[in-house]
Amino acid sequence: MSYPFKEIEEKWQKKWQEDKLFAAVAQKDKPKYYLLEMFPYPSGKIHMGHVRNYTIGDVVARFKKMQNFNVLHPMGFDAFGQPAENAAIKNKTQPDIWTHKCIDWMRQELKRMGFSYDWAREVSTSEDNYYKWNQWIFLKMYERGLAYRKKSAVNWCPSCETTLANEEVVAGGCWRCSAGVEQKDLEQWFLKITEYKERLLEDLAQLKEWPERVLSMQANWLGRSQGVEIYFRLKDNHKVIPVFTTRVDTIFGATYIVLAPEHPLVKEIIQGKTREKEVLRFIQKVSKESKEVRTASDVKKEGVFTGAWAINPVNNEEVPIWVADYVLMEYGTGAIMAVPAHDQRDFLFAREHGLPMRVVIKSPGHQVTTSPEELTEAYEGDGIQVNSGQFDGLPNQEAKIKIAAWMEQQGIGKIQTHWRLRDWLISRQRYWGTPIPIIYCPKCGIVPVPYADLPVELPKDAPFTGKGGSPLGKVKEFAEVKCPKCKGPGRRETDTMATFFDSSWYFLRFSSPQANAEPFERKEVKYWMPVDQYIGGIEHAILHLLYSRFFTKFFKDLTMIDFSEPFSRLLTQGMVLKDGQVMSKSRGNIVDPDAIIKKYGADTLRLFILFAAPPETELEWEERGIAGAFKFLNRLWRIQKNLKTKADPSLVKVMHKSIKKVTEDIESFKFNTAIASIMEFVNAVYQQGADKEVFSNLIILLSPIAPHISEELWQIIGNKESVSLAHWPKYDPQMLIEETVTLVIQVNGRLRSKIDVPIDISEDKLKELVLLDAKLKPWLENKPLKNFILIPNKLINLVV
RNA sequence: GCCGAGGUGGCGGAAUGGCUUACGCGGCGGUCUCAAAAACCGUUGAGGGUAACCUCAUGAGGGUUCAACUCCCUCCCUCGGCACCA
Repeated sequence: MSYPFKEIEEKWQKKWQEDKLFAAVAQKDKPKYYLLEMFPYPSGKIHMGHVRNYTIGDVVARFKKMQNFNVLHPMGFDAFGQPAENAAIKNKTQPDIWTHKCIDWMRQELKRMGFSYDWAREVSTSEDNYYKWNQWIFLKMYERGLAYRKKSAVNWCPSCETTLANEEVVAGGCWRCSAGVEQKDLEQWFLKITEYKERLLEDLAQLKEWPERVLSMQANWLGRSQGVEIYFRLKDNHKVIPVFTTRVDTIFGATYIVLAPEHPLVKEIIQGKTREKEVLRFIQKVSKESKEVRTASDVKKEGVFTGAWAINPVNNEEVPIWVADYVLMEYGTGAIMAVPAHDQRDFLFAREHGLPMRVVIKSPGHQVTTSPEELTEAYEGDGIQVNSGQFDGLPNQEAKIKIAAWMEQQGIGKIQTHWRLRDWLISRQRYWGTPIPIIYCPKCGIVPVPYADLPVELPKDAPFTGKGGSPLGKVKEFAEVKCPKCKGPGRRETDTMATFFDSSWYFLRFSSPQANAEPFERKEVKYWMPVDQYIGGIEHAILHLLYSRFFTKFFKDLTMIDFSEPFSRLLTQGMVLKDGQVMSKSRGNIVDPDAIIKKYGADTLRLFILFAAPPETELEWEERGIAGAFKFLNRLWRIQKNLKTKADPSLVKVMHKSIKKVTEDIESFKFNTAIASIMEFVNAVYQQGADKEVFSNLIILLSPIAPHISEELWQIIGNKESVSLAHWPKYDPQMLIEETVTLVIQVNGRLRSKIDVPIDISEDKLKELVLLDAKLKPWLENKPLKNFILIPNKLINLVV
């Protein structure tokens, strides 16, 4: 007979809700703790990833509450987005209706897990009282020149029929559907996230409690590289070709320069020259190649000589100008100086086309030759400058700084920083998103919708065909509007915002979900923010987390908030795998949390998912493991019958040890070992029988992890209030002190014997005892004792 | 190539200078039962030995130390991010 989990769980979920046990109210007399998990997209069903994410969060929220923190633990739904639109097309319904249905269903499922959310603060981004503020924020950005419209080549997903941000392109494919991303020339709205690039990079240093890999991924994405822009003059006229390099120390070895085929100067320098046709043909050929083909690293570098020459400004040497496919217009200046002796790509290209090389850095240790003929590959390491004029003999790292300074002084170069980050494209040619609050007027141009007219409501009756442009364009009443300025006929922007816009500030909204003068109440935000602990998947390491950091800095610039980072501490939980693979519909290896709850209950599911692996690593789903967790809870259920009036002192000791371990482990997110310690505690209780005090503490320790069974047992032993209102126990350090201790005895570092002695026994006494130890005799015989090492209360090592 | 994380029993994982393998899963043996399940008890790194016990083992190799999974050096492998990035 297993314990009646179904009855227990339903009963307490209902009771917690009735009592509004987890409602958050600002309270001055308590320290606040804002715990947030990344809110879900309401796809209709929670999956194991959600269960893991939210269980981790719930343990911490409940734990902090019992430690007398004033806890904010909200939940909401990232409700705009393509799946709703696709489902609506498929089922011939409205995305609005479909989304609401999904939200209702998911809310039910989350409640069945027993999570301690303050449901009164629930937020849904597709409600007009939420997306109104997206529009408000957009207008604020527009006013400050941070939202702007521009025509450029943008990422296009042919399957989703919409544009994508750079951050949404993963390995050349759409982040959502993996279809190959194409380039399209379109006029679109961008957010100037690049204006914040320095701060986004610098402030990473503040994020001491973020995982190293997220910090490194963000830094990679921002992609700062420091170098020098060098000005090469053309030989024939005074025009200048700027090139960017991070290796200015190799400038004396630059023996040719290469322009990207798209470089605007190419056509000019070949005009009327003998090579014009050949170069044009080459450019034509490259333009037909896709970016993927062009950037594949194993493809041979191709290029042609333009017939033109430039002057290397450091030594006035004439160098030929080439055009090659391995130089990209979108990075740096679209032109490079080639140093074949010290850059492998340049080396291969130079060998292929018979271009000259010059060694300018010599590695003293490695005997690198200074004669280019003997080179078999480029030397890219550090060394001493040679063939570098007045810089000869300097270590190259030092020369780098000196040459850069000297070039600036001479006016032939400029120290510069290049970034990989590009502005954020937010226009989407889709229906189910926030309308961009802009009107185009033939007379006045781009006119922002006045604040008073917000929200620009999403019409409910847009036609869904699933193809051919944004559905909003087909809704006359929506698209055709008067210009707010001149009252003449105008046309509304019919694109919607990327949904990452919505999630870039929702954490602020939770502080005051009903705010109606601004996106959030400043007073509430001041109390609750920043988020003390944020928990979510690693897949958002760049996307959502970068955007949220950007928005936070923007609000700070608006003086609406006084902090610049939204999330003090971040935990990225690992994925849940089945048979070593991510659970997915297409693989058919999904384990439905609902089925597990039915079979074993929410407490068992919570317990297993925390116990099976540390939160940051991947978790392999094990049906047998979950049965083990269930077994444990049943065991716990049974020991309530074994209570006695006075617990054995040795058990009280176990209790204090457990309190210490569980407290420390939850604080450092080691839930698996916290549970292991509780299991040991339960095993001890099982054997010895607990009294009420010991049992009470055991229940409290388990309650954040398995709240329902804990609540039930808590009431059974005679408590009236919820266990979540109990105080987290403190351990007594006195109780951890043992009277005797088992010392390990080593001879030459190898375990040979053990000895039980009183704690803090004197060294002399110990020595005496040890030398009497019969087990040690064979190891010590006829060998003089060289050293006697005593680590108090731990170990003795005899060196002979 | 650069950056980051990691490599420990049959499996998930403990241990951050001091008894390697906590806790759990699985396996094996037993108790209860007509039987099974559940529950309970015992056992379980490898090799050797009747046994006491010995030897070996934390990706590989070296080093520091009385003592190394842990610190240092070299290398290998796995996973993730960035990348013809100048």
